[in-house]
Amino acid sequence: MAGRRRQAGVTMQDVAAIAGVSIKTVSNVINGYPYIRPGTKERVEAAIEQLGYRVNLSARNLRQGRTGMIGLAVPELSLPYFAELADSVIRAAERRGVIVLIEQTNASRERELEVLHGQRRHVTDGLIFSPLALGTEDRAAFAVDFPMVLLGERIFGGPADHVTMSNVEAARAATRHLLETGRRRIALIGSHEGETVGSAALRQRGYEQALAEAGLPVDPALLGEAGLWHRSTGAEAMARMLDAGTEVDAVFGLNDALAIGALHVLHARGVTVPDEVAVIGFDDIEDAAYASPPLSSVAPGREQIAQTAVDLLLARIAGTAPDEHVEVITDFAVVPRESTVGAVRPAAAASPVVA
Amino acid sequence: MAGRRRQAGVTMQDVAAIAGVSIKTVSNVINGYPYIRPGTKERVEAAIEQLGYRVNLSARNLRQGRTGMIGLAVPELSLPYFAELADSVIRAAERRGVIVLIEQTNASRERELEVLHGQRRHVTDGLIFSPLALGTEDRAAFAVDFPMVLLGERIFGGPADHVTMSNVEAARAATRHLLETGRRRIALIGSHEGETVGSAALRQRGYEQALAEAGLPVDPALLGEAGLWHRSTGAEAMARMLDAGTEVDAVFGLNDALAIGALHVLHARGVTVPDEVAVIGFDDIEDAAYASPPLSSVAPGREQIAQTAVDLLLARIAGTAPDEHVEVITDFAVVPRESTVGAVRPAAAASPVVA
DNA sequence: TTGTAGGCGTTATCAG
DNA sequence: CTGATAACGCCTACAA
Repeated sequence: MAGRRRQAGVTMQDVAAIAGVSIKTVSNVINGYPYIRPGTKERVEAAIEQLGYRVNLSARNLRQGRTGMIGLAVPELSLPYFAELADSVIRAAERRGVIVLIEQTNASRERELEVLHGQRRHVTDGLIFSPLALGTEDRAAFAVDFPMVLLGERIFGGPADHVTMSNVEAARAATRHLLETGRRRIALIGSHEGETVGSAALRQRGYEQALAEAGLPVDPALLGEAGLWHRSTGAEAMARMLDAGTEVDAVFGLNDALAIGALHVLHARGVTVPDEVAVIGFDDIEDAAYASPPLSSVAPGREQIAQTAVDLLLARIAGTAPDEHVEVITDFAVVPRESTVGAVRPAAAASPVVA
Repeated sequence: MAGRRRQAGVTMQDVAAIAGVSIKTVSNVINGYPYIRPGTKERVEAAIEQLGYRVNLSARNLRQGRTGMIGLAVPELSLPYFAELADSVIRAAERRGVIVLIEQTNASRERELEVLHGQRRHVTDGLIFSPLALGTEDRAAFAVDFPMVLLGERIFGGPADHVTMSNVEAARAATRHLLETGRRRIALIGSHEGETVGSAALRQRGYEQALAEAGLPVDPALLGEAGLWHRSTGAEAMARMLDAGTEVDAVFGLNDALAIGALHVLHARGVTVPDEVAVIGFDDIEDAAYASPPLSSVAPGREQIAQTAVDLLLARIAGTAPDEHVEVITDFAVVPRESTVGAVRPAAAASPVVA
């Protein structure tokens, strides 16, 4: 415990002096340079321990031109999906010895552009970016000169690396699941009219494909607009649809928050789920399993997305990634719960998905 | 758009050369030094714009001995309360021009100690720490020689700055709320047997005080243990209590996740809420308003906690905080919703709490 | 196997 | 008001 209090201000010089070696040798020890005489190494390590020395990362970064940190830009952490994603990314980065710095864009165009070109960019070696407000019309803005990996298909075929699951196929699978339980009037909550490349558009495309396969038309009355995918907007869209007297026997929420909002309204109006209306969401956030009734959903393989994105970004930073831009498609799975298939068991715990 | 591509590598030297001034003048402009001739300032700003220059933070930090970043250590972002807290802290820090670096401790003792003494500590100027696993027995570990603000009362009267709401009073208010609706058999979900200073102990104390005021005894059968405050553990505790045949007419979940887990079990067993059993949680996370039925809760003033903690930490870093350790108690409010007071209105949106 | 010199981009000091 | 110059702490040559 002796001299270990004040590590602030302890420099390699001090360590070198105590150990009776040069500063370079200390540096070598710290960086794991192999050719050091064991005795020397020991003395250096003892000195480091004694002084409580830590490398000054600012200095190292300045010298090396790297920071050892990567950025993660998401709309907001209050949205459970992004909180869980951030959790996974932080863990994945940690496994690679890298620190994550989170930025919230609030899904605002301005903030998202700032993330790409602003000041903060310089604190990190690269960026994992889940854009929401920016679209194909902003393609040019994504042509950045630093390592970046995009999450989601918002900028389809854009000028950057991509990690995403297949929104179209996953949405088709979810819709099929509803069709298989005999539903025919399936509402879509969260559509973005006029959009062509965002998650909303892609998921809606999957929905339409599944309907087409079943020989069903797409009824515009069943498309519930919701700009932001929050619980509140899901509730509002659902309410509007019911108020309009639209006949509905199932709901596909384009994410779980929307679906939970819809559930909430159904519940408030005395509509039974899944007897009268079945509900499925998307993202499989933890909430889903604890909704009443437990919400069926589509699990996007969060862990896989996170680790893949981190590794791809680090490869890009290290310069070991392929020259052309990479697009990785990850797996997904439909997770049926009571909201579509009815009570399966009277268990206390909600589902096998929760750890 | 001309020369704005390659900002990497643009230095003050370059800006100074273009603007025809010395490097120091550029520095002055950037740092808002007041005594600069307007013409000079303009030329410098034009050069900065033209080259797309950004200060190199590593260099600045090295020079200034600061990093411009603060750490935020929480158990995990998957827990909605901490995700929302992180959201608020990031925003609060942003308002002060500071970057936040999040660390997840997984509520493990080892990880929490690492946060206090590990390598990463040196990337930040200070730490906002919400400990869970460490208790009074670890008091010594909290005697750190860097700026730190603790959230929550876990280390009561410990050797560090504190920001917290009054757990005891808030819990008492929540319990009173249940008593006022005529409940008498109030289950407590999330208790930690033997604990004396943690959130569990404090909130339980408030519960006991409220019961005492109402002339009611504390029935051990109504105390539901739950180590981790997750939805799943809340569900399990509730299920155990019901399985044991304990008579219950209300539930106080020590946080919302526990309460939501309990709701889930009640729902699965056909117990009506709030008719047969009223339920209230704690934290007022966004989920609460969208539970079925909407969950009453205690709002801890998250924004206030976040901003206060950030400001206190920055004051500590700047050396402007008082010598002795500060303890700030923030406000709280009971938010009644359907889970305790029954259906109030058939609205689509769930509550005024959601933005 | 270890030491020496130099510079990464900023800001602070001190002249001018 | 502005300019030269010296650190900040580290790492990469290059020498020894």
